[in-house]
Formats: sequence, C-alpha cells, structure tokens
Amino acid sequence: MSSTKKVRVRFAPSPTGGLHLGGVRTVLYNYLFAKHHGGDFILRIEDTDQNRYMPGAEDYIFNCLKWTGLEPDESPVHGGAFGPYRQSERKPLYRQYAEQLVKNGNAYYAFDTPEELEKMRANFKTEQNPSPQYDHTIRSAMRNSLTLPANEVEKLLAENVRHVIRIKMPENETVCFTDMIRGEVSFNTSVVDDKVLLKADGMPTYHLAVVVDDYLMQISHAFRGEEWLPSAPVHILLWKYLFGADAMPQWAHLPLILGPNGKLSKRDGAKYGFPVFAMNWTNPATGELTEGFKEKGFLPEAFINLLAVLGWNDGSEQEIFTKPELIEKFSIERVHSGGAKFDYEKAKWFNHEWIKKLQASDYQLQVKELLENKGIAVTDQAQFIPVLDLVKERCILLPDFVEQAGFFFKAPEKYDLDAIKPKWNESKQSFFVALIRSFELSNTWNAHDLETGFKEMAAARQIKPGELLLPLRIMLVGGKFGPGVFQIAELLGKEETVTRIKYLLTLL
RNA sequence: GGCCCGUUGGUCAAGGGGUUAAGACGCAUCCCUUUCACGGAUGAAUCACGAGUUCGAUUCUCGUACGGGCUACCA
Repeated sequence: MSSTKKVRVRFAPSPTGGLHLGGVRTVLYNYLFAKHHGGDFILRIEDTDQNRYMPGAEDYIFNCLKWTGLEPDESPVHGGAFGPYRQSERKPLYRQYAEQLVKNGNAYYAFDTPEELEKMRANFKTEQNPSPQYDHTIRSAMRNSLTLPANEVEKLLAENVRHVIRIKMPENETVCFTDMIRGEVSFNTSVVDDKVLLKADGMPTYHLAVVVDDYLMQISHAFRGEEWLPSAPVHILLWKYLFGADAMPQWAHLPLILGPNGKLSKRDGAKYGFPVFAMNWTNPATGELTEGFKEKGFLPEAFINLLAVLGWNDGSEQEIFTKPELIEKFSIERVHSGGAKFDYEKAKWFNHEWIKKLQASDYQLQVKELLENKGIAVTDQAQFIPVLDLVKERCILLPDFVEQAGFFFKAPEKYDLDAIKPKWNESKQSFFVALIRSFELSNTWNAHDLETGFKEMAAARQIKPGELLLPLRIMLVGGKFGPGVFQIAELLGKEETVTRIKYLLTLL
C-alpha cells in the first residue's frame, strides 16, 4: 500500500433521481474515510447519459449532502483545482484516451447500428446463452475496425459515420486485484464483453469516464457499490493500458443494502411503509413523490449513525456514534462483505436514541414547524424547550412531538371521557370543584407542591389518589398518555390548568 | 444460462481451530411508574448442508444448496 499519496476519494452519482440509502451510505463511508485520513472528499457528477438526465436531481443531491452534513471539499458547487466536476463539461477530454487505446490495439471502432446489435442478440440467443455479449467470440462477425478493411474504416471515419469505441478484451487472461473489503478477486477476461468506451454521441460511458477522471482527479481510493464488481476487470485493464497499474486507486466494493426482496428499491418503501430516499423526491416528469427520511421525522445525526453501522462496526459494543466518533473510528477494512437487510424498526430506535441524546434546542425549530402545520401556535417560547425536554423520551420520530407536546399549547380537541365516566360520582365531582378553588387560591405553582396539596385533599375526603389522577390527566391532556400529571400542570400554568378542569367538569 | 460476490438467532452483528457463541433491534414476562414512556431484570431464538484437514471445526479447504448482483451506445 502506498501511503505516501494524499487520500482523495470521490462519490460519483448520476443525476437521475432520488438519493437512496445505499447512496448516502456510500457518501458516508467516503466522507469518513477521507476525514479519518485527513484527505479530500470529492463529489463528481456523472451525467454522461443525457437520456436519463433528470432536472433538479443535482440540486437534490446537494440538498441531501447539506442535510446529512456530509459536504464535499470539491464539487461543481464547492469548486476545486481538479474541475470541472461535471462529466458533461469534460466531454472533450475523453476522446483522446479512447483513441490512444485504439492506436495501441486495446480498443477498436465499431460501426454496428442499434438494429444490428439487436439482431446479433436475437441470432445468437440460445437457451444456454440467453444474453449474448459483444465479446471475442462475436466481434469477428460484426462491423468494426477489426473485421473491416483498413481503407473502409478510414472512409467511414472520414464520413463521420456514427460509431463507438469498444475495449478489446483479451482472451483467456486472468485479471485480479485486491479489494479492501473482500480481498483477492479474479476474473477471466474471456467472459467479459467488449464494453463500449466512447458512445456514438462522443460521450464516454461510465467505464471510460471513471478511469480517466479518477486518474485526472488523483483519486487514491475508489469506493462503490458491489453491483460494480463484475465490470471491475474492464476498469483494471483500462488503468493498466492508460496510466499504469501502479497509479490505480485501491478499490473497495461496498455490500448492498437489501430490501425485503433483494436490492433495495423505492418500491419497497411504498410497499412496506418506510422511506428509502434521504429526502422527499418528486419526479419532475411524473409528479410521483417518494418519501424521505428527513420528512419522515429523522434527525440527520440518527440517519448517519444508523447507516454507518449498517455494514460496519468498530468491534466494540458501541452502537450510538457521533460524527466525530465515526470519523475517528471508521475503517474500511471493518466493512462487511455481506449485504445487509434494512430494518426499519431498528432505524426508528436509532432516531429515538438521538432525540433523547440531543438537546431539545437542537431540533426545536423542526418541531415548531411541525406543530404550526397542525395549527398549533407556540406562543410561549419560554415554555417550549422545557416542554420538549419533558416529552422527548416519548418521541420516536419528530412528528410524535405533535401529539406529545401539542396539548401544552392548545387544549385537546378530544377527551377520552370513557376512561372517566364509568367511575365518576358526586364525591369526585365535588373534589374537583374544591381542587379548582384551592388551585385558584394557591400562591405557589410547582409540580411538587401541587402534588402534595392534591394528595392532602384526597386524603381528607377519603378518596384514593389513584381514582383522581386519571381523571385529572384526561382533563389536562385529553388521553391516557404523557409525563407526570403535576409536571404537566406546572408547565401549563395555573390559569390554563383551572380552565381545563372547569371545562371537563361541564362534560361529566 | 454464464460470470462474480456472499451465507452466525426474525433483523443488524461480535467472535475466528478448544467459548456457557458477545451485544443491539424486535418479541415475551417481570420490576419501577396510580397514565404513556424512559430505565432495570429475565427469557425464547443462531453458526445453511456434506465431505476433507485436525486430537478437536462455527472458525481452514473443497463441493452442494440457498441468497444477491451483473450480463445496455444506464450508472
């Protein structure tokens, strides 16, 4: 391992839609690795396929990075010395590398039309080989610079006939490399096809672009999803042909995050009721909305934490990690090689832990907005933080605060009267009338004194406090939930407490 | 079909030739709490299978099965 080289890693999404769990985790691992080693985290936009380009997707990606706090050091918006960071803006760069490969005999021009390719696939398709590839067994039957006479190739090129450049995969060679997560991985070149490197529109494919840009941007370590493993031999060979194997970054292929049935898809989210994208994403073409973790009520700290330990752990029993702790402890070698099924129940547990761990002031703004959206105005700012602190252990997702804290700022709309009525009687009625009186007369107002006074009154009337506590709770809260009833009364204030008791008495 | 990767409780996982095979989520029971939670305790539940190597395999090797990924002028 050459440790002299500065650590530079990149996340290279294509702006084709929302950013899902796996993508964010790849960002996270890149980010953590870079920061751990004092290196740079680069974001490169891989927009070489104009057919799949989705307006808004690039801004969306940056918004997700901002929300998660995983901001790059270099990117199309952050700048940097290795730009441009959008592959579409680098288009003129790639052709020379492809041509160099042709010149050296490692690639060739192919003039086959889409129709001809389709025909080839249909012709060679058999039961044993349902998806024939453009490989060493088939390229001799196609129209390319390997089969056509040199003068005709020149003529076609001169006439600007649409063509691509394909890599010429060697026959029966073994390509192997050491993956930082899975160790030695090897392939036989005979079974990998002659991938297109430069498309007919002059844009590079991923295969060429990733190698050229990783080289030009001096990437030291390349992390990507396991789905790229089968095309790794193409990239390894390209590195060897173009820049030398020594210059090649170290690879790590991250395990996939699985849904209930295989690779996690946004469909799984819709089907099983959990988010798959980091933030809400609306497909501009269809208007279809896919829910995000942010809007579902996850804290970014929790989101990062749960993603980090989905496929990685530090060997200890620790599960809750702050970002600085992750940066300190992360190592790519401790990432598992096996895929992990995403467990939404555990994800919620992480969020719950973080709601408890963080200060209420850290997320008060989000909660206030949630309340206001439900028509609950927070007028008393001084009470707001104490209220949140009082109820936060009951909240798993941010929207839970609406139910748990809402009644402090707006009287309940519904009361669980059925919980009181069956056992209601005259003596209880008169107790509460007296309680109102004593509350009105009291000149202190804190939970402890309230409770003492309440219990003394109950004892004097020979009623068990337990018989009275639940009714009082319903009067103040509306239902059988929430913190200690006298703590609620304290925060509610004398006036509001009395008002609510009086109102409920009229309903009983 | 071919190729590649993987496989420890339902899920995330530690461990890695000899262990009572950690821990967490979830689930169940109990304690605390005159609500709901939080917290605490306990419990059920795991090394895919078959060969080999070995005094001894969950751990190493090879097969098999199963799961997943890839197989586009998509990334």
